[in-house]
Amino acid sequence: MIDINLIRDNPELVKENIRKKFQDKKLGLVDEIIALDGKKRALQQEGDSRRAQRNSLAKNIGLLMREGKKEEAEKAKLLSKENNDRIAVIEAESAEAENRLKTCMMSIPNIIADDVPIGRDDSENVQGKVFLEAKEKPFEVPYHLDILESLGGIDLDAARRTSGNGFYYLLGDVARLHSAVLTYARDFMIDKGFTYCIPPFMIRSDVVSGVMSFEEMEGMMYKIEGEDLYLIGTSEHSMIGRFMGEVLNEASLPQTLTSYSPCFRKEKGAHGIEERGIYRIHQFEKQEMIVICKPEESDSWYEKLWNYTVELFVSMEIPVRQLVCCSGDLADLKYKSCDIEAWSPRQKKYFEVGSCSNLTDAQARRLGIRYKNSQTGKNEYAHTLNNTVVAPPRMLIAFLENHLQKDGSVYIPEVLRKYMGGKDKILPKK
RNA sequence: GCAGAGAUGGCGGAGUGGUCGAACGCGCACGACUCGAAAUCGUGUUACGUAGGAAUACGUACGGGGGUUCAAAUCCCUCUCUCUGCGCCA
Repeated sequence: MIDINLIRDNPELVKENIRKKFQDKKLGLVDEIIALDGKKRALQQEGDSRRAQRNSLAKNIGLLMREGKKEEAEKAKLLSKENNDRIAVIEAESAEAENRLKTCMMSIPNIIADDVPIGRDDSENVQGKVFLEAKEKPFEVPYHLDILESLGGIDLDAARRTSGNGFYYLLGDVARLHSAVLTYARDFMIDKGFTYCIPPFMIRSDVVSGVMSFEEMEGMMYKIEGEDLYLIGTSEHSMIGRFMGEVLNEASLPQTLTSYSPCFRKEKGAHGIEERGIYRIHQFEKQEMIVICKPEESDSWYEKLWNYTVELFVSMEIPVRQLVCCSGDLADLKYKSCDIEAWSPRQKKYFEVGSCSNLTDAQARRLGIRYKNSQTGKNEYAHTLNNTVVAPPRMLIAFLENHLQKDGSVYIPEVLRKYMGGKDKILPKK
């Protein structure tokens, strides 16, 4: 949600931003917001003076009662009742205007960064930097499921029986590798100065509706029957929710946190669980990083964050690239975003393994995350950023494809060996 | 899960229907005293919204939501959380 003052002062800028995102159907909302805002303010002024009247009448009635002037008090009561009827009407109108205003404000996209490439959809995203050479293998690389099976590392048949499509049993060294990647990533982020956090894996509906739109909620979130609880789709939900409605001490910023959690997703959206294997599943585990900082610091944090992910993947000897999200592909809350994509030697292309976003104050305004600015003494909205450190099931695809050897074994890079009991490779099951 | 008690400003804590945005204390800011400091004294010190250039004025908010009343921190309903005891459980 953007600052309404921006719409009051500079509606053209907001409209231009909407055009850049190819959401021209929303242009009318800007004028509607200006009208609603004016209406709301007019209603508030009348309401306020009516309420002032109610207060003074009530005060007067109290006085009259004490002086024993019962008749006069009764007369004043009637007057007050009349006034209150009018207040009720104004309040109803005002609530209606405010609701509509909020709905409109929620669909106005955040102002995007100047350097976001302009484009309609994901086909116009722009490749940024490339890290490590994306090499082709001298032999044919099998589908990741076949590699997993050759290592004795997965049982999808049983998972389908116990839980349905979109779940897996990981086994043996592959399961260990999965945990090793998470643990290594955790330590990697701790070394960068981040605070490790294990958050709640279920959150209440008010938190859910704070962090996502109703449509997103329908398509992603699993609800616990008979409880006001949802399974988190990412730890960002509970990590950001932690600061809802808070006024943070300026000295406590930046908050730099890295969190572990399982993630649960319905994946009801465009693709569904169609990809074979562990690319898109209902349950996976993820190490995440979030930053809450002062506005002037969010740009530099954004650069640092996505580079951490790159550094992590490079240390595991997996080629990656940055893919810069274009204006049309950018979610409404985002100021700027990029994906980190890993190289797939089988498909001979890159695929998404993480996503880094700077939401500036849009998410913070929606959730009421503020800090006390010591210069101005005012409470101001903080900036929020989030980024994937690593989500092992999906990154395992890149890992297996890149580190598969001709003999069917899988090479384990140096940095992971201490988490793998010293092993330098995983051998296929004969 | 059951029973009881409770949730008030940055913190502690009073207030049980009207003059309460809220006593008192702590903290914080400014000023006086002082060569300087401590102590002391004085003044100020919630947030949000609307109007205004500003001083300011008005409104809203006493865990969240709803209700009763001319009037709610105070009465009623409900939800959440905390404490105590019992129960249950890794």
